[in-house]
Amino acid sequence: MSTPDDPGAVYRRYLSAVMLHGHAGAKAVGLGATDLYALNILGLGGAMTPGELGRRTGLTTGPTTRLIDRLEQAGYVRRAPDPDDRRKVIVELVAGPGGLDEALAPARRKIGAIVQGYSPEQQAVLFDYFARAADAYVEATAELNDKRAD
Amino acid sequence: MSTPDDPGAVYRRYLSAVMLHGHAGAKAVGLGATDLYALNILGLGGAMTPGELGRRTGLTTGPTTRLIDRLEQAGYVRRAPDPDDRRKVIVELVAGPGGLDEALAPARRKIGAIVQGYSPEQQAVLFDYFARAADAYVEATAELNDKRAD
DNA sequence: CCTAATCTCTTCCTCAGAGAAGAGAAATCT
DNA sequence: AGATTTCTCTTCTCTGAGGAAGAGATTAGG
Repeated sequence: MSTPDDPGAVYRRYLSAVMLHGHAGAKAVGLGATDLYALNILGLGGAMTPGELGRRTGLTTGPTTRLIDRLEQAGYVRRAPDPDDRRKVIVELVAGPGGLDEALAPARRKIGAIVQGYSPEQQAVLFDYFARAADAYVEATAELNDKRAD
Repeated sequence: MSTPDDPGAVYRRYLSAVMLHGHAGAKAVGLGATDLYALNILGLGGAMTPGELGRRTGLTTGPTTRLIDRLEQAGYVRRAPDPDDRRKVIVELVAGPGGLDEALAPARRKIGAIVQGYSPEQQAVLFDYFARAADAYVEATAELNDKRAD
């Protein structure tokens, strides 16, 4: 096992495959791109108000309401009242048997099997990388959004 | 360094961050979801005819033509004649200074720095994983599309 | 208190993107 | 050579997502 001649190409291929799979999964269960985007935001940022979700998706309030309507009707999300401020609503992911999770399950199994093929030390490296890389992407995404906000 | 208590959570967070970043990058340069989808297909599958691209994106011929028009006008792609069959056109990625690559560059730099922080042996593990995982995702995506084709 | 600010949701309008059907060009088959 | 098939592209239509503006409800401030 050695580092490849063109590490960038390997990584780009990997990234394309990840995104392609996500899109294909969303498409397979009839989820739009923005819907998937919002689900990722909620998965990463936790429950939040529609206003916050709208800000992060870059949508105005009207489309945000309908986005939440769609997700709620499809069973991915639910609206809970904010106990402190009765104007507000809290949108939270619902764990249920969402179609998307099911669609992505085969890939998760494959990835799990690949990871299991490594030694414990090697697995530790992978998970360390996952954690660090996630932070880096979150940061880079925030910078992209900041630039857009100007 | 050790494997985390909930590896699945770490990995899900990582996946969400990756997809979120891709979406945000596309949005930042005014690229639609299908356009990004198509670029990933082309990046992964290499140059192909409009018909093949349409099949893989799940679009009919009309929208496919206009999809290619958009990508071509934006400078991500170009149409080349097929030397063997003059009815056909070959759509290929264009390396140029596309806006998307530029938008995603900061993240690539961050990831590069993270990878550089590992020992050569550890880096080899990571790239081995990237290569295997990419194959797994490609396979899983193909299965998703097959299921849709029924 | 009463006004102003905040938050969500509704309504109307616009437009990008997808489907359907068919035209035109070129290859393949008999 | 003529007919059929295979491609791509064009046109028309329509669904669906997003923006703008405002209503209704609730909280915060003078």
